[in-house]
Parts: sequence; structure tokens; C-alpha cells
Amino acid sequence: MPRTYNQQAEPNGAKTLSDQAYLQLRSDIIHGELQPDEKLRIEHLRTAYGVGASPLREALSRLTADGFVTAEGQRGFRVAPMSEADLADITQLRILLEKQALCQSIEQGDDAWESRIVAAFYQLEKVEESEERDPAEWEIRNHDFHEALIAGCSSKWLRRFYGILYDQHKRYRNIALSTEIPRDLHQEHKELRNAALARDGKRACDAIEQHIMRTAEITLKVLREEAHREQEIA
Amino acid sequence: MPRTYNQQAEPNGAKTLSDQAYLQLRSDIIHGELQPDEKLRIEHLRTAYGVGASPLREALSRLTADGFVTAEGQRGFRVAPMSEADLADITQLRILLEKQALCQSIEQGDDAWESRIVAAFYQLEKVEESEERDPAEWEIRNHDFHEALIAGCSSKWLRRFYGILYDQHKRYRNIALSTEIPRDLHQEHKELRNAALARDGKRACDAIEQHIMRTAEITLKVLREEAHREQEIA
DNA sequence: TGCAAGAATATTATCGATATTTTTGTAAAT
DNA sequence: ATTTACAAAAATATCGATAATATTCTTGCA
Repeated sequence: MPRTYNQQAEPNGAKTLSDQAYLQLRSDIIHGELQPDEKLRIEHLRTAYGVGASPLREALSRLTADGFVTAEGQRGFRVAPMSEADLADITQLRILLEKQALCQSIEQGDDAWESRIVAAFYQLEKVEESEERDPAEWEIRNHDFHEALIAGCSSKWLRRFYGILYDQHKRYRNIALSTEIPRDLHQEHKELRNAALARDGKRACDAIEQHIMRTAEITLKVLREEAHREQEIA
Repeated sequence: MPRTYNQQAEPNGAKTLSDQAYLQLRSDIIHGELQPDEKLRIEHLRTAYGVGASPLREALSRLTADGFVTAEGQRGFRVAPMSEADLADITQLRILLEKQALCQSIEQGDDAWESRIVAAFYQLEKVEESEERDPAEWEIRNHDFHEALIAGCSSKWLRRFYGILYDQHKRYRNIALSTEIPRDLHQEHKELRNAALARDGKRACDAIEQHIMRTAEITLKVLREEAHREQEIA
């Protein structure tokens, strides 16, 4: 008998096809492979992702609840739009939540929390100081570092909402990623690390606010330039 | 041929069967008809709600993203659990967000915003001062009033997250609803209204914090009593 | 006899194929 | 030009097949 070692498939945390589709779609939206406002035709996605309609619809439903996709009555799904106003909105709220999470972490964080920050920062530093920075690698390390900072926060809901906003923000950031603007990102991260380890809530909050604001400003600038360029074409 | 006034069915805002199932399930969870941790068997729900498996799965997927339902790998769906810690978590974050939304409203709100508050308060007052208070009616009016207060806030994301937390909180509140605890709720609402209309951000924030905290404390107390009673039985 | 491990069975979740309904695009007619 | 009728496309829902999980029953051993 031949047999069927049951593929086991994806090494990522995808138990079902629905999960797989969800993660892939989400990633493709965040990374701009699926453009804002783009129509998501089930028939087309079926072939593209190699799954049936049912798991796809489930994935799209979840993405709708996450705000990455919009669903309109009987007229299917679209990639959620992007706008300057939305970026400003996300930025402002992310600052509020990350500050809050950071403060709680600083108050409640234990030794393990500190260790994790040190470790995450070290890995991030390696990437940021190396000559040829791999953007994908940096993405992961940057995410790990920010996660580590707020890992001491005990609020599940705060972390959940923060996670959504982080990824929403990432979508905007990725668009601006092409253009390189000089900026001492590493210095900002270092200040953040030190403030956290010194258990200085005020200082850490200021640092994180500056950090997020600066990222958002650069993103906004690039966004405007692109919008401008598109207008010229039209 | 006779027929088919195409049911048009639900007068609520449900365009598709999936939406219908979503709204109904959501409501049933919030109102405790579906108990925490209860297994949600598709086969069973199919007959109960009179829809097929696919729209049900979509609805459950969305509810999972909203945090009303948990999904585990290949083992189906359950109603999200409830706990004291979760209530505390929701309460704290709701205070943070509603304060923020309220402040923004007070800064940005126009005449229409004021009018809406006055109107919503008036309707709420009618219910609260009537002899036989219909809880369902009060729910709606209370919700309208809180919505009106923050309607001036321009942040879509803030309102979205607030909405989720409000409903999550409502789930806890509904459980405690049976027990009546004397409390001058109406006075609290009046203070809230006046502070908002006076454009006094600080005062309004204090009022809302008190208001939410008090509700949460009563809910917590009832929750503890129930847990205690259950232990005695076992 | 009691208990644990393993096999057989039943249940349930998941997925893809098909059917139905709704929307959309196009062309004719008022 | 606007509206109406029709055809094509697409979204949504139902159904049935498959695969995973839970449960029950047996079997082996102390």
C-alpha cells in the first residue's frame, strides 16, 4: 500500500486551510501585493491560493472583522482602502495603546521580561548595524522588539488591539519602504530599550511616541508623493 | 404562479444569511442564551438557526475575530469564556478608549453632536424615570446615549474598538442584570450629559470613569456571588 | 477483578463541487 | 437621454464527500 503520510503541509501556525488562506491573504495585503480597493474575486483567489471557496470566504470574513478587507452586502470583498486620514487615525490610536501597554509592562514586568527585551534588542541591533540590511529580517526583528517591550502587560485586549494596529501601520510603512530616508532608527530603539530597562515610564512613553510619530510622518510624506505622481499620470 | 414575495426576512440590517447568523449568534452570546465555553456544534446550530453550514462558519469566523467565540484547530468553535480577569481587562481598556473618544468629541463636536446628545438623553431619561422599566428598551437607549456622546470623535478605529468593548462589557452586565442593586444611574447620566454639553473634558472624563467603574464593580460582585453559589452546588 | 492501552466505531469539522440568487454589463426601445 | 429587457458574471448558499477527533469497546496484563 502506498499511502499517505498526510501532508502536514505548512510549517507556519496554520492548522486548517482556512487559517492558511487567512495568513496568506493577510500577509499579501500588508505587503501590498494585493492593492488597496482591489476586488477580491473568489473564483480568481481559488486558483491563486489553491483552496476552495469555503475556506476562502471564512478567511475573508475574519479579515473583514480585522479591518483588512471590506465586505459589501451581496457584492463580494475588496481590500480595505488606504488614506491619509486612516494613517493618522491608526497612528494616533497606536500611540495611545502602545504607551499604555508599555507603562503597564514597566510596572509589572519581571526578570524574564527584561531578558526578552535585551535579547530582542540585541538581534535587532545586529540587523540594523549590518551592511546589507535585509528588510524582511528587519521586519521580524523590529516586531519582536516591540512585542518584547509590551510583553509584560497583562491585558489581553490591549495586546490584541495593539497587534491589529501594528499590522495596519505596517501596511502603510511597507508602501513607503521603497524610499529610503536617512534616520537614526537604531538610536531611537536604543533609547526605548534603556528607558524600559530603567523602569522610567515617562521617558519610555515619550520615546515611543516620538518613534511612532516619526515613522508615520515619513510614511505620510511618501504616501503624498506617490499620490501626487499618480495624479500627474492621469 | 403564486409566489415568492422573496421573504426579505429580517428587518435588521442583514443582507445575507451569513450576516443574519452573525447578528443572531452575537446577540445570543451577549444575552447569555449561549453560555460561556459552550460548544457550538455546526450541526446543531444549523437546525436552530435554520441556515446552512457555510454561512454559519463565516459568522463564527467573524465572531472569533471579535473575541466572542474561540476556534481551536480542527476542533470547532466554542463561546468565549468569561472570567473576572477578563472583565477587569475590558473595563480598564474601555475606560481608556471612551475617555479618549469623549475628549475628542468635546473638542470637535458640532451643533448636531450636541443635539443628538440632548435627544438621546431625553429618551433615556424617559425610560429611567418610568415606573416599569423595560430592560430591553433601556439597553437600546443607554447604548444610543453612549454612542451619541462619542459621535463627535472622528477616529474610526477608536469607535470600532470601543464598540467591541462595549458589547463585551454588555455580556457581563447582562449576567448581572437579574440582580437589582440600588444605584442612581440616572444621576450619573445627567452629570455626563451636562459635562459634555459644557465642553468640560476633564469633568466628563471623570464622570465616565466613575460610571464605568461602578457598573463593573457591581457586575463583578454578582459574578462572584454566582461563582460562589455554583461551588456550593458542586 | 481492576486498570490501562489500543482498536473499532461514531461524531463532527472541514472542504470542494454544484445550485441558486443577485448583481452587473449590454443592447434595444420608449 | 433614460429606461427596460436580457444575458453573462459573480457571490452566496446547499449538499455531499473526506479527514480529523472524540468516544466506546475490547483486549492484555498485573
